Amino acid sequence: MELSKNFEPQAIEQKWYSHWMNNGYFKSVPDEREAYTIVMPPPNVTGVLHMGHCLNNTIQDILIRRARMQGKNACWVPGTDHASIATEAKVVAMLRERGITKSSLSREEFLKYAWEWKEKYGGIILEQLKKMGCSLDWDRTSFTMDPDYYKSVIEIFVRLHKDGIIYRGLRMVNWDPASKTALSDEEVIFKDVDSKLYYVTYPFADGSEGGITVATTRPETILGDVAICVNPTDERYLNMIGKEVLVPIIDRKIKIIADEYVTADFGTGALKVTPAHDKNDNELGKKHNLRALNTLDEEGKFTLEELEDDLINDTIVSYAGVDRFALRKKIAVDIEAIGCLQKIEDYKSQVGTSERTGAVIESRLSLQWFMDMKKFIATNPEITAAVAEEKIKFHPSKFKNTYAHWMDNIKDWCISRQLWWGQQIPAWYDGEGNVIVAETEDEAYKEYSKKHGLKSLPSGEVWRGLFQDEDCLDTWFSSWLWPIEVFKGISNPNNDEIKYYYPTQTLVTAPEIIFFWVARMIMAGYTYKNEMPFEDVYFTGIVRDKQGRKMSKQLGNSPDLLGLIDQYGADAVRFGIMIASPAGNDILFDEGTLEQGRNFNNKMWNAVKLLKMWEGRTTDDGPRTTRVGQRTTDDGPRTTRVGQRTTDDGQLKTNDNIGLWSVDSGQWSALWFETRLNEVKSEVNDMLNQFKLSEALKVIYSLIWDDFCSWYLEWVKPGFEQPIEKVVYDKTVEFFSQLMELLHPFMPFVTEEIYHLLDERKDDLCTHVYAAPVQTDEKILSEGALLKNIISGLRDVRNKNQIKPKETIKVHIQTAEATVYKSIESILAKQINSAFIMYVNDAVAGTITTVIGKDKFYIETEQPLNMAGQREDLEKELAHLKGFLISVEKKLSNEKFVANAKPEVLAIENKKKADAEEKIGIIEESLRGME
RNA sequence: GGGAGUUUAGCUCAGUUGGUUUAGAGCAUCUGCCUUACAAGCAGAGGGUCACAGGUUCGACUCCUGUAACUCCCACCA
Repeated sequence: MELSKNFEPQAIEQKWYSHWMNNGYFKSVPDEREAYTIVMPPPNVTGVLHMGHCLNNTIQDILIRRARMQGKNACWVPGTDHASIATEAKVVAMLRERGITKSSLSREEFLKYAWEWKEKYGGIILEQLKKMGCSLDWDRTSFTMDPDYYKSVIEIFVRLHKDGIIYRGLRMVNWDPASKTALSDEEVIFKDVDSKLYYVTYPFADGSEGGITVATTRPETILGDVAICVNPTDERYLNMIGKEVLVPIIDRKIKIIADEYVTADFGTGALKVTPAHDKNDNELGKKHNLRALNTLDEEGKFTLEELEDDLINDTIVSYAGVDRFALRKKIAVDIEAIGCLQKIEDYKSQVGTSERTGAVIESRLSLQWFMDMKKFIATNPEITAAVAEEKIKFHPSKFKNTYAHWMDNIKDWCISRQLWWGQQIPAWYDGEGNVIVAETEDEAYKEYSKKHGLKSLPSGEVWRGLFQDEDCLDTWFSSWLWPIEVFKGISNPNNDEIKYYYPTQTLVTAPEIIFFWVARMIMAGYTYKNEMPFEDVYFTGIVRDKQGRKMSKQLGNSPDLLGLIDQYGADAVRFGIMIASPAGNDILFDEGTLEQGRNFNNKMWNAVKLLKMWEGRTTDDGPRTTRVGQRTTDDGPRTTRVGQRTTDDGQLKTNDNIGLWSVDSGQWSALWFETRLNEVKSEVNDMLNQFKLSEALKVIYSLIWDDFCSWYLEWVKPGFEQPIEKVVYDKTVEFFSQLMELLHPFMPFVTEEIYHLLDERKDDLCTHVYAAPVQTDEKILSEGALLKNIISGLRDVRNKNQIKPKETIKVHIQTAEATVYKSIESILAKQINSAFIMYVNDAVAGTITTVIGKDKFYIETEQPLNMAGQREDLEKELAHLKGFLISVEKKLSNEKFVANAKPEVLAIENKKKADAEEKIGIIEESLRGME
């Protein structure tokens, strides 16, 4: 088979994904194996795949694929979230484009459009995940508005209402004028804005000279002012308390009151009180029995509805329907015209904005449904304890403080939304102030008749006058049941699936939704399953661009993911995003890492090509005897003749007798790599257990590129058109396969492809189960390290002396322990293109001298010798060693150190000293020899 | 305003309870190579007072205190 020059991902990605799907590898059903379950954080149905999803789902896929290969029953559940605000906004926008307004539609008509929209666009993001290779059990795809799911949400609402945890009340809520709905506190994002502080004077009502001046950032609300408040100890205003002033423009008489709440130092020390439009003012209003006078409608436009007729004048009429921000400017102009505006100052303040629409939030008095969170979490102390005691482990653990802090300061949760897309609140009203909460309309009537008696109509027909609450529930009030209800744990309690899969193992999500979602799932888990929803929570970072800016649509710095997959391949994208993604840190996305991933694919691809070249040329010959390292005479120079022989004309000829040494060195190399592979396997295993995915990938990358390709393959590589020993070839295929196993969770496509190219297979890598680790002798690792060290050192010498790669050198080693070189000398000779390795007892004249470790190397070359350069290098090394020796000696001459340090530390220091002294001696000797 | 975190090579990060050679990796940079798997490559090299100032200790990148810078979370002083 002819392999392409470079790895071409597009064709094989499609091929393998279909193959995996057709074989049902991603499907999970309960069995006797240990379960490893992840429920995917359901993306919004409106969503398209972005870098955040890419990171998040790659991590989950790595964990799931690894678990599958560990022989666990891996189950990864996909799904989408109905995302009420976001989706409803999209549907409204879509309708607007078609010239339809939401208000012209009935609820049923609107929902029909919404479902159509969902069917059309809702699955896009899931399809995109397939392109990334995500091994999700698609048969389990769930949606937060599936019929059973819907019912479960309603059931939970009713239960919580019964328990007195859900209540309805008139409260100040966060109002989003853009989507015309209330929001929970968590959905409000505070942003720093440059605003103005307006100093407005309210003249005394009795006509006396002057008035009282307040500072406000929101002059548009002054028409709703019902009092002015000062601090009772503020001497400036003591004599004014109780007096009346006139609200500018509207001339309403309001009182100056006093309350500790007001800070004398801020602004003018006088505060205008607008209970309908500010949370604190509202508290103040309640305390002082002030009425809340609403002057803004649900869209944030001025309304005269609650004003008394006698206060309405032409100016005020002209405000009707004016947007709050336009009104702010208008009123500023108008109060200046009547001389009530003292000055305007620049001011930085924080304003709340809607997480979804970005609109500035209004505080608005409104009748909503709430959940009493303090009461709720008090029912199960595990909710807070599990995280604190790390029964549920957060990665990184710092987030457990965030969690604890939020729990300590938890506030009531506003769960009703003035939207249609979502679970409709199961509350029915009779129009006379009676409310019935029940799971269905029929239930509601039953309950109603029990409580209030059955109403009958004069006509004798049954009374059907209850109407259901128009609002729907906060999306998070459904998603908090996700890990339970995807297994029907609410709608069909104690079924086999929920018993098997719950609690799930790992949740991978963004820290931004720790309160929205993570915390609430923990609450729901302990409340409805009496058990944690997951064991580990891995918080991903935020994907930022190279300049560290968060990726966003507005900035346009979010790359097109599918385009990237087309360009680099899914494996390369996965590699790129993971390699730069240390646990819990933000990731700076740089296309360069994708390129690195692509190059990595190529590297492996080319290694396959190399093996394919060897495949047809293996030799079955048993190990041959070699003459490696053998002594020629008893006391003469010990010579090893490696991979060459003398030609007739006496010149050394390389490479025509490679087989002579490749036997031994090949097997030694295989033993070395096997040991190294085992070492890395256990390292990777430890890292993955600690969720250090990025580090694990780095280690695997280096194992494949450096140890396998750069070292091992070069060591076992036969000479040009020479055969490779069968044993070594088979070992090499085996190693390569195991490397693919190790890498597969990270880069599933290329590894599966290579796995099959390497050998005839009965299985697929996707479901291949890792073998148990093998015990290996680690002594060989130090031999390998020594070999690498010397190869690099001598290559450096070649480089520095400008010896051409093709020029053969001759190496003489002066060492006290020639035996340590026995197993590596033939490889060494080949890797540095040396005609032979000889052992000598004395310096060899006319050679380049270098010292590596404690041994001296004399390199014979045809190049003219650069003595000055060599001296310089040796002297530099000598200076370094001497400096080092001084620091060690200083330590050892310190009596306190000798007295206090642990014996093993002392021994190490003594060895360092001896080593350094020995090396210094060797280098000094070499330097003398060069004179 | 409260809390948490970060600060190690040009960039992104490792550095496990203080002591294995006066700090490691990848990327980037530089030098030399179109060597027969791979120039999307090979070989090699350079580069850091571990943010700053103190302290504890025989010994500090590592522990403590303070300072500075940056980041995040929480909190609606109008």
